[in-house]
Amino acid sequence: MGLSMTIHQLINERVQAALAAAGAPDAPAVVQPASKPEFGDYQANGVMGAAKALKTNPRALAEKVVAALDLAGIADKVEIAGPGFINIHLAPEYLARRSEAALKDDKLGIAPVQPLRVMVEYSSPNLAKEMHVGHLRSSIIGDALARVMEYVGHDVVRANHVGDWGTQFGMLVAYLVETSHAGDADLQLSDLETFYRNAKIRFDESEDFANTARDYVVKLQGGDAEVLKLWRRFVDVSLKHCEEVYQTLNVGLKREHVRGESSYNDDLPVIVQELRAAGLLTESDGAQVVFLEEFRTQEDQPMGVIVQKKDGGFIYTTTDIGAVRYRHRELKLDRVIYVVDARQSQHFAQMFTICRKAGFAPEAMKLEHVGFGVMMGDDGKPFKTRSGGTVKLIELLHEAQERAYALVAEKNPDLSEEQKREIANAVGIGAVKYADLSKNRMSDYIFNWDTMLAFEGNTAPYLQYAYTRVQSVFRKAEGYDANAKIVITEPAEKQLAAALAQFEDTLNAVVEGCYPHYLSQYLYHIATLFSRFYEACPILKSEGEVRASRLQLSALTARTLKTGLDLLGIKVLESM
RNA sequence: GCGCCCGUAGCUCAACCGGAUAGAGCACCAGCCUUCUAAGCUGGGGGUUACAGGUUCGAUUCCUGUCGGGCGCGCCA
Repeated sequence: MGLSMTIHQLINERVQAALAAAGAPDAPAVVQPASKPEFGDYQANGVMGAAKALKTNPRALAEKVVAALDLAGIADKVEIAGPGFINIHLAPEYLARRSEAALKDDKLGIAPVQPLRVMVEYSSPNLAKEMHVGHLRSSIIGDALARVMEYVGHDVVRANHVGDWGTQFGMLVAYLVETSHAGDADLQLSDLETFYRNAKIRFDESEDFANTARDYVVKLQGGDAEVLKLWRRFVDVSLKHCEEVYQTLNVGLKREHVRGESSYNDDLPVIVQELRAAGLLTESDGAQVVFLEEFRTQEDQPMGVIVQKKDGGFIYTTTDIGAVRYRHRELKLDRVIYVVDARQSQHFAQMFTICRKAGFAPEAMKLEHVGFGVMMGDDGKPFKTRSGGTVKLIELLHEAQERAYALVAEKNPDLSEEQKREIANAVGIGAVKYADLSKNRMSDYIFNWDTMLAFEGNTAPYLQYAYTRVQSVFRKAEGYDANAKIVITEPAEKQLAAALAQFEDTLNAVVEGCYPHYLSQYLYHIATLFSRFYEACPILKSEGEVRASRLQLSALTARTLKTGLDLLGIKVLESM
């Protein structure tokens, strides 16, 4: 009865067939979830467009489509409304069978996909300094996308394209040498931000130091073993710091996902040679430049993109091109997703264009810049400390945990210290992540502690609470029949079951558009429907097959919430 | 100057190749706890979707222009 496809795919296919039978084989069915409960569960809007194309009456065409529409066992009512909408009411029995099938499946009934090799490049901090709030969105959004793609069955490669190269590392290594002589290198390295600041001060105040720093840059690029060793020490310390942040943030980036800019060093001269061989290169003011017709300057001339400076040095565009080339040749990827600040859209558009033209990326390999807006403070300006400084990411996360702790302690003072800490950490970090993941990534968003940590509304605490309510039911149930039949009679039961059946469609939408907020909105919807069900339909107080059925619906709700939140990188709790 | 993104309720945000009376939460008002966790639920008020045109049976969505905000435009990343 069609349990292998998603509901959306299934209905779309059936309506498509009916349209063909009614004489409109090329018209799209345009099936979507009904905009209002009174319109049923799904609506097909394709008839109006089809009638237009056929120059026929839409209501009459709708009649023919409905007559040909085979939804036996799936829908129990199909109506025509308005100018030619087809409203589809799903049969409770069908939703019940679907829910049962989802419960029996390890992956909640989602069908296996044709696996693609997908890379998600995200976080990518500059290792010269500590991670700050500017790295938050990429880390959170990228991790959620990687998790969802992995869950639906793609072969996911995570990439942390860290900034571990460039002139500033000469300065940092020089300072590392200086502090080592002074004997306090370890102490200084414990605070990277201060380390960088002090190195910069030395660089600015001492000509000798600055010269040493420049000398180290040359030695680094030349592969000097001693300088490289120092550089590695610094990079290692910085990466350890990043890993602490990732662990606190529950982001799944590990050392093995790191492939820094430095790893493409040897390829850079080759890239330039190959660009030249492809006839794409021009010398301009001493620099090696690729001129692109697709981008225009102020004077309406082709825009130039520098790939090699006049001093012979390379820049980030060249490194990014090298990465694309490597990802095609060595990794054979089908899709590469760059989760990077939207401000870099032009850079990516140009870089992708060059890669296509040079043959580094075949058309079959999709390259996508998944951009996002700026995180702002309550004042609507970019998020900063009160004094206007950069907010360290680890400090922001600790503040989230502390604020959540205060709320938990106030709400539930009797919990043990350990419990309070565990709840506070999950709630605090979850709140920060969910606040981000619940909004369209393209827009700038306002970071507000009170809103994200609120107990009410579309927040992580609300979702986590909804989960604990379900779990609490099971603790009191003292066992239940995991094979019990599901019987749907009440409206609240049907709405919940219908929404639970849309999990796969939701994940597919996230994968296709790289929009995690689709999943957030969905989970909030599920939590809301469960709360209504919980109010309207007594679970433990009912008896027999009704009780067993409601426990089954609760079980599916719990698993869907837990799985969904896990895909967003948010932890659930058994009680709170 | 050219290009990209954005403008939806007092506030924070949705609206899935263009679909029905633009939806949620917060805040505000009125209800619901001797009953499965009230961090919950129910009901109510609140909109010229920045503005002006255009395409369409139908526009928050597509096109043009204006206004307002953010960002990017050769040797940083």
